[in-house]
Amino acid sequence: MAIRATDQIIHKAAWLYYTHGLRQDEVAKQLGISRASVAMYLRKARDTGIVTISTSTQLFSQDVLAREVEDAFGLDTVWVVSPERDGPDAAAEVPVVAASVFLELVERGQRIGVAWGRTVYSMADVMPFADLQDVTVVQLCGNLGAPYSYRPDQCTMEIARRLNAKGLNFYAPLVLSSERLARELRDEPVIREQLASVADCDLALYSIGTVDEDSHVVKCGAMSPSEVHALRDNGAAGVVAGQMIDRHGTLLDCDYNRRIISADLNSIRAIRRRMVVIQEDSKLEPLLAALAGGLCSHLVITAEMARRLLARAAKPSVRASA
Amino acid sequence: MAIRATDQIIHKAAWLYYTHGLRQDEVAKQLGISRASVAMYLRKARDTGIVTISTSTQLFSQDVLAREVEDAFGLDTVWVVSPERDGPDAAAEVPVVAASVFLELVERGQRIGVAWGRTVYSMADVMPFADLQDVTVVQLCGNLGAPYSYRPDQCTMEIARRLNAKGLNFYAPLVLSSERLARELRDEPVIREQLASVADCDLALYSIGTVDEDSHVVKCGAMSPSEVHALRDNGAAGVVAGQMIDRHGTLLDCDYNRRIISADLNSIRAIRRRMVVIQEDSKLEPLLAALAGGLCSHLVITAEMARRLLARAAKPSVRASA
DNA sequence: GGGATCGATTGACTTTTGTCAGCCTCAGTG
DNA sequence: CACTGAGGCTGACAAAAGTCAATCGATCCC
Repeated sequence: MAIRATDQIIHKAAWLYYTHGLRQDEVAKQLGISRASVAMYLRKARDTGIVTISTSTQLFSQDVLAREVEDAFGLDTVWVVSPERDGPDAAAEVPVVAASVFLELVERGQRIGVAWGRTVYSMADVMPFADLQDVTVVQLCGNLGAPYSYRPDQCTMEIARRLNAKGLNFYAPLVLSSERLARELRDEPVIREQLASVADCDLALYSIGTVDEDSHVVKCGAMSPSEVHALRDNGAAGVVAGQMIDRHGTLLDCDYNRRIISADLNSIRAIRRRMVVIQEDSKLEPLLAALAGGLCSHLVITAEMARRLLARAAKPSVRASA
Repeated sequence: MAIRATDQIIHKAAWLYYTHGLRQDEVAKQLGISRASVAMYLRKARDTGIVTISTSTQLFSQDVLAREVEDAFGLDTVWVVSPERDGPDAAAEVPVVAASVFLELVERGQRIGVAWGRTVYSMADVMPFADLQDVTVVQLCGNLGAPYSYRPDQCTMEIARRLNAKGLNFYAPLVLSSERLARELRDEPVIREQLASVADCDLALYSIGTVDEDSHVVKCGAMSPSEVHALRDNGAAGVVAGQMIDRHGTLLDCDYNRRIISADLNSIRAIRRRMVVIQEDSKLEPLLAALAGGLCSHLVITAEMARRLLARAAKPSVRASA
């Protein structure tokens, strides 16, 4: 097809502007038309694909995935860890990336809430040392004997130590044997104050647990495998700071949750930056639950998890601009 | 490190600005930085190929002259650069057009052969940045000290760098002092392999040299003015990848050609897309020779050269359709 | 520990670009 | 031949982007 005269001038304007980098007034002068027309032609050139502007997809594939996840779930920032050729697998790299991301998010004078779990423990292990005076690291939930390298309180302290921050531990068990005891303990001033202060945190850090026999809560002895199965049948989709959430990310109404000493989910939601770190690609459902419940604003995941999330994105819409 | 924080923010700024169409101040607000920084990041994104802006070269291929040349010489596609009033002259514009055309022809996973010469050097200088992973740029012929801005190997590397592709250099001289030495060098496994791999290229890029005292081969010191004259008297009509061809586009049987380390003309003919770029209108005879020898399938020339070619078209027949 | 240095970042200012009401041209019509 | 209406073009203004000197902060080296 022969080029149409009107297309011809659009092409010329686009060429001079984008390829040669002339200004619109220079283009206008050269084509003998007004600058306003040039602006119009350039818009048309972009709209019709004569000029294409694209963000790189190969070199920054993990960044592209990250942006897409942000858009799909309305998150603040997402970091995607891609497997490196000849390197450790992506899952193993997640805590390393998460630790440096975490450091970048922390600022002077802030209060940071951390839960505990295998992923957070791994992060503590690789957390770089930094000098963040006036920072307070508080534990988000009660303690338990843990089958890992640190006890929960040690984990908090280790992170605080590496940041040269103040560590504030939670001197209560995560789970108690009766609802009554849990309620009474939550009413103790020292505990109540700590729980109330959670909403004042500037940043929270946690992972999301699964609801099966391999779950962290089971391994720590907070719950038996059969209890977990029962809860799962009752709609438990994930574990956040020791508490069971359903697939909408709301607190499950169950006996177990009533026996827990941990930060209230609404307090957690009130924290501006809620950083969730997920290593295992099998945690798709728990993560979706947490996302649905608004429990996450910053997310560190593997590329594989990013793809799975996108495949399940409720509405792949573009985030509305302000 | 897997993720560089500075690249991350540049990519995110580019994503929000170019993909989402936010204004710079909106991007700045969302990233918590100043608008000036956003402007800087966006510049960096454009400069490094995180964002690519490409303009269609239709303007140059949808031209009556281009069609006529295609038909007259049975070429795949021809791009014709017309002189613009107040603009750079057509010859100066040729490398710019050629660089854009070249980018449009390259696809993921391909192997590209490039020769060197003043025109190819000019193209490297104006080659836009792009993100073409899995592309390999190989040098088609040996090296020489060059009187231009790049050395031959630097030229290949510069093109590879801008395309974010892998550059594969040719570590041998273009011309040797004896036929024996050239033959032995060609038999070296490392050289032999590279020469053999030329036929596997998906795209080749070169210009055609003249056979006179101003020739590229003379300026690079590959040959003395008197040698050139002698070769011309013996039927040399042009230079392709350092080699002398006669007016039928076949390799000239001469001592010089036997002392050369360069891609075999038959290997070059085996490449599906052979892109020839000609700036100087004086290169009519060399170009006709290359066309006669089937050494060209895609051609970028000036309007003046197009007219000269048409005046000399052997058979002004209609190109056979598929 | 303090001072020097270098690069990144920003606020303030300038230049460039986007927009749109109104104007101008031209083809079609009575 | 004057009238009409549509479409494209422009001038002038508003909005956005580019630029740069000053500043901030991190790092390195005595």
